[in-house]
Amino acid sequence: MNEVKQKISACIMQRLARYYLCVQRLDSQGAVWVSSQELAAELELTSSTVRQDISHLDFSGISKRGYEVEKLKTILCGVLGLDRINPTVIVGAGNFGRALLLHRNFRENGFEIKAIFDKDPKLIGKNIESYYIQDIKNLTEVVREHKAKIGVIAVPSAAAQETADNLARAGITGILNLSTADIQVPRGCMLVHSRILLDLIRLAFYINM
Amino acid sequence: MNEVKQKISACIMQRLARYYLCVQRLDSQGAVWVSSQELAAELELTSSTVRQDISHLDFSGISKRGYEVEKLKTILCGVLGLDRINPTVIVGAGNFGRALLLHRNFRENGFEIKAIFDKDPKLIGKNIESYYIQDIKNLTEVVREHKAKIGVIAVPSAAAQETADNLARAGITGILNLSTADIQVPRGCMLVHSRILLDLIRLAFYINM
DNA sequence: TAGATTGTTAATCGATTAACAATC
DNA sequence: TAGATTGTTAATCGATTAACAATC
Repeated sequence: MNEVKQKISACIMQRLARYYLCVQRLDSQGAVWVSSQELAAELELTSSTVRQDISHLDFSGISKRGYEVEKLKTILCGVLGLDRINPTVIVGAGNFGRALLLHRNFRENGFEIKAIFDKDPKLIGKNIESYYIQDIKNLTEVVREHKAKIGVIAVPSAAAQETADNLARAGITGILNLSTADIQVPRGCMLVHSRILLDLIRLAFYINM
Repeated sequence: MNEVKQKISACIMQRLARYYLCVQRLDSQGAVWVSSQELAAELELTSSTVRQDISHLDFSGISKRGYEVEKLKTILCGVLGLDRINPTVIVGAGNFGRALLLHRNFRENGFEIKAIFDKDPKLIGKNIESYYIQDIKNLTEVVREHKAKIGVIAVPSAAAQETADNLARAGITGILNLSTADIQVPRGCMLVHSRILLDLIRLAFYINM
């Protein structure tokens, strides 16, 4: 267990992820230095919060200049677990499954999709760009072969729990659930729910004020 | 401006949305009463938090029995702005756009999708179930006709800002951005970013501990 | 009635912000 | 040097929890 990471609360971690995406963009735009004030403005925070958050990292800025963009990117990458390939599989080759599979952004951040599965015989074997849809029966085998750690549930709600069970049994340790079902996972497996509906509800709350 | 709603912090509101999805399920399962303890267990909170949150609503429970599921559902529905149709349009008929269009869950919660747009001549006019893909040029007209309030950006990042501008100009007041671009919207327009990549990063952080 | 559960107050906890010496 | 920005401490703020009288 990483000592630095243990001191990072869920709430700080989420901001670190956002700093990461921000410095990634700044870096690609050629920025060399970024101050706590600039980061704060980008993410609608105070510069105090930014400095506090960054102080948790094994990294220092420089007075008068701020933080070195490239170094900060590298440090955040490491802390967030993005300094490696995180082999991922997708279960369900419907629209959501395909969307994730083809979205470059995930791959670019190390979420390398190793396979996509479905149980529909009409879909199995079909190609999606360089992938072909595999039979869900091969899940365990493929997950082990590729040492996949992350699994995305993109099946209809009714099949979500069964899919989660299969993923956990195959050795997946992190599940992203894009279905609307509430599912249970065994200890040692981390579950994150997609929040698209919650996001829409957030919009509904504020626009109907 | 609704007085009850103004006292509700963003953090409480997000939990109210989760209570809503939970009591919606309980109701469909035939549950009549639910206690703060039960809700707390479902959402991994304390019963104190649940009672505090619900005390912000114009609604009371009953000692020894808890909260009436159906009434709580109705109240939450009203507070969250889900007691009406929230007419929605989708821009971009790629996989994400289609996935949202066909996902029953959104429609069931009042996010009635009025139209889906694209700028690709090869897609315009094509059918997706009972919809046909419309020319983005008709956006303003269609948004006004249906009094659409919510717009979903499901176009490639490069076109996201332009799409946001068009949506805002057409009178959309809430935007859900599924692209990875950082976009700006005028005052009076609420912007919510999809967090799928952030969710994946959250998984990466914890599974690589 | 006895017991369970609410609503609410007060205490605690943690997150955010302000402030400022250190430093480049 | 003068001025800007960090890192860090202490203060503030808000969210969560504990506790308990009221009540069904």
